[in-house]
Amino acid sequence: MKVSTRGRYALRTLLDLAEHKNNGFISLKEIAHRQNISKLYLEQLVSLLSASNILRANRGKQGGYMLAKEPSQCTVGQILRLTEGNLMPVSCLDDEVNQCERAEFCKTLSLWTGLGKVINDYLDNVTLQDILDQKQSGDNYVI
Amino acid sequence: MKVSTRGRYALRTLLDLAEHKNNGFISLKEIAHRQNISKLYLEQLVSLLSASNILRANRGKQGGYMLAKEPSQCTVGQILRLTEGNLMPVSCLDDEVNQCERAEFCKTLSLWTGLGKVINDYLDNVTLQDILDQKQSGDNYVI
DNA sequence: GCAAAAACATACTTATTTACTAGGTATTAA
DNA sequence: TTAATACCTAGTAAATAAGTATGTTTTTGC
Repeated sequence: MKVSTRGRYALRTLLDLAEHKNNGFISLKEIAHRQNISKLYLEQLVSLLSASNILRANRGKQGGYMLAKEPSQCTVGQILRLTEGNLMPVSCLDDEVNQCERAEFCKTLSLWTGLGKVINDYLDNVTLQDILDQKQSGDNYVI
Repeated sequence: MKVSTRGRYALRTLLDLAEHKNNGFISLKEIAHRQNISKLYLEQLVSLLSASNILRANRGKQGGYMLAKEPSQCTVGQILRLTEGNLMPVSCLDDEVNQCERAEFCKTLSLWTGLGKVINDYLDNVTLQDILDQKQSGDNYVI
């Protein structure tokens, strides 16, 4: 039940971009240095994020990345689902492929469904801006 | 962010004991057969649970296990913490040993703290009895 | 008292995942 | 045209997950 470095580093990377959103394109080299993360590893994580429209990239010299949306429009839930995959606590709830044959009579399934809901609800209600501000946000809270 | 078989199997085992709590000591052989789980593997999981006072064991012929408390007094949070370890989503929050040097200025730490609280709160408010009944329980719910 | 059945214990194993590293190609600005 | 960047694919070492294997100890029924 741990978030891997994929999710944690991706979040810190996007948070870094949010903090420097007025500085144009930011290179991974700069982020890697600032966040003390391997640049080569970061490249892979960023490619997971590029699947969605959360990032804008510019190749070539002076290139880099910037957020494609306002930090207040980027939720942690969205970021973690891209890097960690489905945030459901058991794979039975990921998709139909992973459904086990016990599903129809499994007494624990509703527990896991409820836990997944609680996790997704919390993470979908925290944005990058909330984290930068460390302020309240709807029903949920940071700090 | 998945619960491993340790936590899932342990929960199903204790649920099985709760369902048969009037049948005296239940052997792992019986549970393993009913739940379709390796008995040898179950033995290891049960030894994790025996650390706490959630189980009563009897060795020897006709031996087995029974719950040491009422199903309504066994929370899923307690069970999962014994088998999955700390339910905090990042190891920085497990204990002092795992604190990283970024802790004092890390902007994401409060997010993870909040997520950990939401997870623990949910799981500490569902008991084995709730799952057997598939009913509401305080603020949280099953189904 | 002895055999069977159970818990309890320790070591081993196999597959998967994690967290990278290595080495390259394509693109763009100065 | 060169340097700096994004982008791509494959490899790798360590850790973890999910079990097996092989015992020892304890208890009950005959």
